[in-house]
Amino acid sequence: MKIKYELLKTDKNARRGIIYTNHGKVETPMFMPVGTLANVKMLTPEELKEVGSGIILSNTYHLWLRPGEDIVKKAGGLHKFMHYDGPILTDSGGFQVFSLAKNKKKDITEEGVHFKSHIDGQKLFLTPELSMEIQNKLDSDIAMSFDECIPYPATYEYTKNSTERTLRWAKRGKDAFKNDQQSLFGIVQGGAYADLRKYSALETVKLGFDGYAIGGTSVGEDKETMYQMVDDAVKYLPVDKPRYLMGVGEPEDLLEGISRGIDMFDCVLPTRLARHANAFTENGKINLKNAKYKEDFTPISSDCDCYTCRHYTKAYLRHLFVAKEALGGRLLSIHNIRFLIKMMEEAREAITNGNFEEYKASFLKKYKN
RNA sequence: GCGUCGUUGGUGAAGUGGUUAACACAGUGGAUUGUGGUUCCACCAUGCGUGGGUUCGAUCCCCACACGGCGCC
Repeated sequence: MKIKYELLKTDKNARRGIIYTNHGKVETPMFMPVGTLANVKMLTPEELKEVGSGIILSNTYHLWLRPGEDIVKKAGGLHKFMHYDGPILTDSGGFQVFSLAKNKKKDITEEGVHFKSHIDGQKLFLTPELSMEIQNKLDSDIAMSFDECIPYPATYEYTKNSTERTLRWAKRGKDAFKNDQQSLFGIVQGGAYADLRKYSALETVKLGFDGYAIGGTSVGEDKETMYQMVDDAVKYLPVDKPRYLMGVGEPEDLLEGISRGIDMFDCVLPTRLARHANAFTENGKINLKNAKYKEDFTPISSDCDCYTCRHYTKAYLRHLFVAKEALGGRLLSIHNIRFLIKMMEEAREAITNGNFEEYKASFLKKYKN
């Protein structure tokens, strides 16, 4: 079946809802950990479950290159292959064209994108139709339209042309998409131009998708610009479909997104920061490698209920990072993901109680002190 | 005792008669937003064994001493 979105409660623009999928229901607003290569780096599905994770994100481009979508299909689909029975969303590969080929040759044509494999340099050609076919074989719950993530800054003309092409790609992808067990989201582009964001949102909605994402943010612009991009797009999205802000973000960005009516987020930050010893805490980010934690035998956060905070001290984690032991990254990934997911739980609660803005203000006051 | 070579930061070490003494590791901070998994950036010797001398100027040249390696008695 296709996913279904049920709106439970609104508090100003903030929304609380439920998404029903073939692999269980998840509550929104929600945060999706990123598991690019059919794994959330360093964590097992059991650990993800314990941390309260709902949907996880995986990646078309990376799985296309290895192990190849046919192998995943033979394994019985992504869920079986990676032993994860919760919902999975696959990104289309559009972002990788932007991020992997940033300083390299890439050729974006009407038909699709020519670029080179980051693994062996072989020539690749990705089209909206191919992205749909791959995602189909991966058998994720939610597939994403193939889009171009526009760099920042970009000229009006470039942004307009790219945004229009992404719309044509969205139409082609949708036409090629013939799987009633999988849902498909459209992606709003439009760069930092309000009229193009509006245009992209309205036209994408006209095509008709199971959900709508806002893309092309957190690509180097400042935060105010990013929040403005969201404002310029989200008001044109239908209330009865989930809204997904792609690639975001930091705790404050998630709260700002929820304020503006976003339901779903994904970001590599909790796991990437964890691998570099950075921990989220209610008082801001800390770097566990700092010498001041050498003899700090308290947990990262006494308020945190995660496995790591229940059993380990900052001094021990610091030791693991200084000694370059992988367990440090694992334990901190658990904490960082839990931190964001717990924040989402609190946000949902606050929306239900009608005091989300107060929750956000008090969170930010502590976090950014 | 004599001869000889050497003595540069926490470590391994480059180097030059003249403004800030390479580089690497370690250390200390910072970065990281639809993940090219151990990355990137910054800081880190007021001093080149000690004491004299030559010189406008010495870590670099000269002398003595100390310490260490090697060789000889």
